[in-house]
Amino acid sequence: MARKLSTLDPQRLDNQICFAVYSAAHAFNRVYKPLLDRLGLTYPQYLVMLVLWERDDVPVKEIGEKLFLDSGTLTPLLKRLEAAHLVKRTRSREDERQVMIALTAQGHALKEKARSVPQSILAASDCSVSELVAMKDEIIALRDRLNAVIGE
Amino acid sequence: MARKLSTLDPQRLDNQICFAVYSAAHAFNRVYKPLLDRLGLTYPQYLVMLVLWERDDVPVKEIGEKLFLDSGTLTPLLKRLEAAHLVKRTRSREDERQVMIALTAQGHALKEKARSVPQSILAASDCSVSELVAMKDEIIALRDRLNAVIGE
DNA sequence: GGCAATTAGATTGTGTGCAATATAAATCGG
DNA sequence: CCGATTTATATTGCACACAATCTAATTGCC
Repeated sequence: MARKLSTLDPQRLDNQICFAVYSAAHAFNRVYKPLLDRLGLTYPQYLVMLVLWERDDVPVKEIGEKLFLDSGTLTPLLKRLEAAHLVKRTRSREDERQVMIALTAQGHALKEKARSVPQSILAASDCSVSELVAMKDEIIALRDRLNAVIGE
Repeated sequence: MARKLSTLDPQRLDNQICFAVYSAAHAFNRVYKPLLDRLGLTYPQYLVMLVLWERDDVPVKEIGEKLFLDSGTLTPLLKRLEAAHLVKRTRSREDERQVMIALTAQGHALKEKARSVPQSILAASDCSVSELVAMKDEIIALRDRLNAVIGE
């Protein structure tokens, strides 16, 4: 009876999906860390590289839209990637407000070294691909509903 | 056909469950922010308060275990909660290594003001409670499998 | 009992995230 | 075509996260 009450209490930590998501994100980060250390990347830097490996030479804005990050986060991060010789930042000629981000040869080459990362994560997840895909789609749908609320 | 290939490419951003979780965590944070601003709390501080509202007067270690956070994160956070007069930090008499965290009267009182937060989040999720509970359980199971790998 | 190993927190340094603000370039309305 | 607004990025300040290191207290082992 006491147990039944507590499993329904919305103010209990264990009943909050947000904490589940929050703590899962940190768990992923900890699994990624040793893999990304070998590449010399942090996880957010890895995300930026994923964007660029899909489509090179994009404005900061586009990276921000794909990753849901703003310039306050991206500007210093991109400067660090530039200092690591993985990307080049250039003011766009057509629109001087934009800064275009392009991979260097090293940045391109890193894609190969990163190829094994996803399967290591899959192994750590200890879960079938189809289950993961289903979860991913649910989580993305939830995220998009949340983001819709933020825009009012 | 090209579409089929890209939906299978494990190096694509959209195919990564980790990014789904990462971006959902940020989306949650943005929904929580205005609600928690009224309480004068950040989201991690709110998590600590949730722990204390369940069980008061616990060592830092126990908070860390429940939230998967270490002293490097908790020490300054708890000092800020103390500065806000929500908790009191006291060295344990029995074990001088431990610092016990106890709610102040203000800290206790805040629980009432926070009562409406979970339902606001539920509304923003735009999703049935049973669906959310199912997702939460799946995500927690995944998190626990990931954390198991980290311990080797 | 005494010394090594362990444990709990604190500290330092680096890298996000994000709000708020600043700046410069582009666009829009009259 | 000119001033007002909008847009893209940069900057500043604050609060996490976490690795690495440090200190002090406790436990284990002989």
